[in-house]
Amino acid sequence: MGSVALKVGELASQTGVSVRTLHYYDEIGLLSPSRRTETSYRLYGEEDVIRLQQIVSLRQIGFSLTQIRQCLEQSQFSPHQIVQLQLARLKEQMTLQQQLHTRLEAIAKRLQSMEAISIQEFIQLIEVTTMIEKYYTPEQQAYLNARQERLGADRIRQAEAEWQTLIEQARNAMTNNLDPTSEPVQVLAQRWLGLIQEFTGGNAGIAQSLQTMYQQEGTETASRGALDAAVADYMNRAIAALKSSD
Amino acid sequence: MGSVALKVGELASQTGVSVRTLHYYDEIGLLSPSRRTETSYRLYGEEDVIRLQQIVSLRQIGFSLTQIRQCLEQSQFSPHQIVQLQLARLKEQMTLQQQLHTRLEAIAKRLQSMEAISIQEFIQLIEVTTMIEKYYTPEQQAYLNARQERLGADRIRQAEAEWQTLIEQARNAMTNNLDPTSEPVQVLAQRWLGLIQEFTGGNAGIAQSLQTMYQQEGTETASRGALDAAVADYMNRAIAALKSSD
DNA sequence: CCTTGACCCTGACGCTGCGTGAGGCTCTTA
DNA sequence: TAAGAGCCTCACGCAGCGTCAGGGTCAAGG
Repeated sequence: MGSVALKVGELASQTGVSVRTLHYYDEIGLLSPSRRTETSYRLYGEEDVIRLQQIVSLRQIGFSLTQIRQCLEQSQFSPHQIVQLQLARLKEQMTLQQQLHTRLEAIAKRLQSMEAISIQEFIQLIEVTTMIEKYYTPEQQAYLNARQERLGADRIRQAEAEWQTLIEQARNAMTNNLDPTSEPVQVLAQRWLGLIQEFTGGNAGIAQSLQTMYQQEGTETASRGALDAAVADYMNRAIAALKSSD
Repeated sequence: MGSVALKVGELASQTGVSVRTLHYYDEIGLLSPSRRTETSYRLYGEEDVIRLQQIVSLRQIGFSLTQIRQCLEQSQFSPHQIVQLQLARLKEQMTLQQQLHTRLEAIAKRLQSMEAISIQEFIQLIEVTTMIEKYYTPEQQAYLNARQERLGADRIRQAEAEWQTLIEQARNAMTNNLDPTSEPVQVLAQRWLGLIQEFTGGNAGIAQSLQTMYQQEGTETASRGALDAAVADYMNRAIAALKSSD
């Protein structure tokens, strides 16, 4: 029985565990050296080494120190159950990370086609992305992505500019009390529909999701402040007139 | 300008952020309400609300509060870079989780075919699994899994028992100073080879990995205490003799 | 024998992002 | 005016160590 007796540093360098960690394990009573010198140096015997290896093993499969303690103090302990539980939690985390990943990827992709962006725009981009994630099905998202690539970044920027002028014109018409059914407003309504059409690509599902989003989030939020409820309402009336006369 | 002024609780329930979180953001100077009442109630104005939304957005893509602060204080800030960095770190984490997952799955799988296992055995199982992960290529692991299924749990248990008796017999032969080249020991050597053969399935790569493992980890560790260096050495000589006479 | 340098000891704070009281004002409503 | 709901400011807790700080201990060399 060459009962080995290692000092912390020795055990540490032998197992790759840090000295501080060994101190900590001692502190919380997870692994206390079976002996001490008179000068209170920690002395780890063979059994301690084995226990440490067990601890390391359990850590490697993601167990918390508390779980490990429970395991080693055996009490009521069902490996099968515990592993399943661990697996379940891991899967949860993984799906969360997956979500984060797709989100980040989406943002990264959109960033590429924008170069030199301000913080404001950046945050808007994030908001839009998460909003899209919330209201469009994955298939719809894929569809929109495809459309975006087909249209190209330039056309999209152009469309955004068009929206701005269009909204402004609509607001003017409204403040001037023009009748929504009057011809100039009807023309605006047509351009309005056209732009929406270009965005949805004629996909009814997407148009539906878009509407749901505007309803749920409120016009201002959904349009990121570009559009207010009054103008939206005004133009909706104009569009309704357009359709009925159609 | 209906300059809104929300109290913490109001802002909290409106945005879904907890009161404590708002307190904390104030404490670390990430989001301090622009006003206070004389009785030092926090009053959040519209700009504060906007800032909070920005913070929430950035949190949603996994930014730390420190990162968020840097973003919002804009300084030198390249969204593209930061997102890439974030993505990189996320991917790192995801691969780590992947590893953990495969490890856990492997363990779970082996657990299923064992029912009613002790903690000792459980930890051994983990050690074996991580060791396998370390020394065998993924293809070899797949191969071993397939073989295990083909052999069935019963045969494996049986083989393990055979190993135990075989090792014991070998140890006896050694302590009795039997010549490794003598017939009884040669018979043992043949059974020994046969068992190894059954494990490797005649796959040379696996035999090689197995050897590497025993060399790197040391006989005792690799065999989980079943075999000591002396017996292993003794049997290796016997096997060598077997092969040369072959 | 004394000094030096490598180890060891015991505190104790730091990190992340809040949750969760404790103890004590303030505001509103009946 | 009393009660209940909200607000305030501390301040600890968590998980798992990293990282000093201040001070003994041990073996080797001068």
